Amino acid sequence: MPAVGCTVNVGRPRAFDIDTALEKALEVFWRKGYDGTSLTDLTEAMGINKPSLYAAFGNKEQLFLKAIELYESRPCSFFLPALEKPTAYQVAEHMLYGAAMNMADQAHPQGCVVVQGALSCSEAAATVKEALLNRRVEGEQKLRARFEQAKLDGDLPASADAETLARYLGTVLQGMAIQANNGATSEQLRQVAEMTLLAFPRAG
Amino acid sequence: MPAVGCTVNVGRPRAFDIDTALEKALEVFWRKGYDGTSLTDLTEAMGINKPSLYAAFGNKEQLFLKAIELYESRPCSFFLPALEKPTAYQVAEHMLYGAAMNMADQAHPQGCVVVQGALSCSEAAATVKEALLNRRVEGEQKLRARFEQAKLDGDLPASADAETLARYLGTVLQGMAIQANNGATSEQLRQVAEMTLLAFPRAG
DNA sequence: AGATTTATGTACTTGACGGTAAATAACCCT
DNA sequence: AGGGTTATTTACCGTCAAGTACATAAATCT
Repeated sequence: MPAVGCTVNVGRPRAFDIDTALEKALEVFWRKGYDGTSLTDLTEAMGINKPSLYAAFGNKEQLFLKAIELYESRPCSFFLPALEKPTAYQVAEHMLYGAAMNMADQAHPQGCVVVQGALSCSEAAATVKEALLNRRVEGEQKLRARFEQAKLDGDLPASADAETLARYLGTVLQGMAIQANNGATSEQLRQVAEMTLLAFPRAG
Repeated sequence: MPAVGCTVNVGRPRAFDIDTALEKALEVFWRKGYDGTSLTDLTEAMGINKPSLYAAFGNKEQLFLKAIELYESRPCSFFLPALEKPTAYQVAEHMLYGAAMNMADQAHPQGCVVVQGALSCSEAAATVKEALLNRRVEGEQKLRARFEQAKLDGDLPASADAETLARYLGTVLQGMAIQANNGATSEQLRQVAEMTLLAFPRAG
């Protein structure tokens, strides 16, 4: 008898790589949105049949949520690393330039799945819509908290409004997702990032 | 025999107001997106049956395109009026404050249907997706042309990059649409507008 | 009044949707 | 070798999607 909670290698082994399949699912959701993606789209992209999908991921909704988790934990994700930069200005800088680079990257669908995965959608997508909305709002709250800290650190003037700064940055980042969908290049987004930083207060 | 091209009042009169019905359809598409909207959603909101919808508007796709036309020609639309302001700065100002007011207005769905109507979507929505994309890009081109004119008028410095200014403004406006979906208030968006204008060059 | 025209309501078609039952295949353990 | 367990395949379910046929109702034209 194996130890409790220990995963044993019993039964027929899975014939596909679960992370690769999730990556494929993410790409489809990213490109087509939750409502626009059918299970056939998914199974074709993932190279598996429906029962395998349901056994491995639950259902369409849970698969989407897992794909979003993967999205946010990917190595090319720029949000959390940027938050750790030493000053508020550098945080903004790295986040904007990271977004400019990432969102127009031709190696994957353009934009940001957290923005465009379920923006306007059917009632069937209400859960995932709210999950994405929460992630966007939480991202901005993290930015705000970082800027509050920057005020304590003295690298933002005491008069700065951390909440508005965070919302301004969030607005530009989310706008960049639309721009990338419009066909804007990384270079063009970099220029937008530069302009955005003009409004950003430096150490005071 | 009536004159060619003359619309005669023959046959059973339409029992619903076609403009009111289109307004209702717009609201549904705005809230749910093209993929997320079913014909049942539409007919219920419009208060008509499917054959009436098809007779009056063609099909779902054509109805959507007509709804978008209505959206852009509405009295509360802020884009074109802002373009006519006397200086580049005032153009930007009116557009940003107009967007802040309009996009979070609780009298209709939040955001902008041109941004969120068919951002990531199925292949069935490819036509409307492209129509919206074209409108977004054309809007930015109009802004750019306006800023080129402003350089000639001397109310933008000759060194200003009209294209980047237009893209920056477009990015913030589109980001505001997401923000409004996130639950941001008009007042919060107004603060974002204010910050955005800090990066905007004035007469030089 | 009767013919013509257009709109309406009901009922329908075809196909795709998300999701699943059941038989089979491939592995581990004893 | 054989039992236990899990994955895969095929075929299917009920529901709802977009779109339409058809009979009927309400107006105008002659």
